[in-house]
Amino acid sequence: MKSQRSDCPVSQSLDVWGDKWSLLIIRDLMFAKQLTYGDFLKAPEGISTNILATRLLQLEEHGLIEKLDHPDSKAKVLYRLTGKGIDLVPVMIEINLWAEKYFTIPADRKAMLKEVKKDKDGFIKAGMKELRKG
Amino acid sequence: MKSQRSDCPVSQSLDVWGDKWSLLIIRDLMFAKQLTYGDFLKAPEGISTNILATRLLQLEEHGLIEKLDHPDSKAKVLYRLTGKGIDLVPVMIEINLWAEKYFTIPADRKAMLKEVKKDKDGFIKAGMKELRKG
DNA sequence: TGTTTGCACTTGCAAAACGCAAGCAAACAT
DNA sequence: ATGTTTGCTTGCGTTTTGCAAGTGCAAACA
Repeated sequence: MKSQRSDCPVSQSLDVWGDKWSLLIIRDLMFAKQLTYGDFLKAPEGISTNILATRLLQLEEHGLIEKLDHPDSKAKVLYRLTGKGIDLVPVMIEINLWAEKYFTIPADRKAMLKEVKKDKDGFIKAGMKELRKG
Repeated sequence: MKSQRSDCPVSQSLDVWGDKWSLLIIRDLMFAKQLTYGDFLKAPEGISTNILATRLLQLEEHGLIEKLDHPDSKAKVLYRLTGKGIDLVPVMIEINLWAEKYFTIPADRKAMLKEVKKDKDGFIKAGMKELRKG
């Protein structure tokens, strides 16, 4: 997915994160703020190591995530969302709301979405602010 | 993308429409309400015929779109969004808003997003209502 | 200080998905 | 009756995916 298929905003977006794994990586970073390579591998979907490496690189190249030195060790690498990545929070929330309506989802997610529905704009704004703090 | 990877709402959503083409098909139906097989092929991204057939079938199986008899001819088939598909409008809008911030997008889309930003909830509600009318 | 462990990737290879081109059957138009 | 349109299907080469094993460097351990 390297070249642009059209100038449609949806198409261009999909060219960046429209695959099976990228949004899951972004999801993990939205919940955790900072993760190591190994942390991503622990996600329940079970991404394989080569795919993860490729996706992390592409997301970094597209400016959605960035690498960070780990404070404890040079052997570890931290990944976090950039502003461009954080700006996907509204998309992520809407996906969750859609999924809640049509799938069976975990209780903790349901609880989160209950909060979202009380004040969607407020929830999103607060979440994004928190992510920007680091 | 046949089996469920996890019970995460994002993951489950991606299992349904998380490929390179599905959201573009849904986009086309949101703009046009009803389209024939041949109409989809005219989209600027240039989906190939076998992929289109596969995606249409999967989207129908997942209940996002449905087939409809064409009033003019038995040789033609009409596709349109179901309620489940129409409910993706908020996701689609947020994707457009994100893309507008980071990509160069066509003027007509920009004009549409200007309307969106005046009253997002109102725009979405009206758009979904219009789609439900048929 | 030598060795083992942990972490972040690479590499090899088989399987699946993709994508172009051609083909095909059922309407439909003339 | 014949040619065209429409909605797919089929073949086949290329690309992407996914599992498993391997590599290199840093830290921890003995």
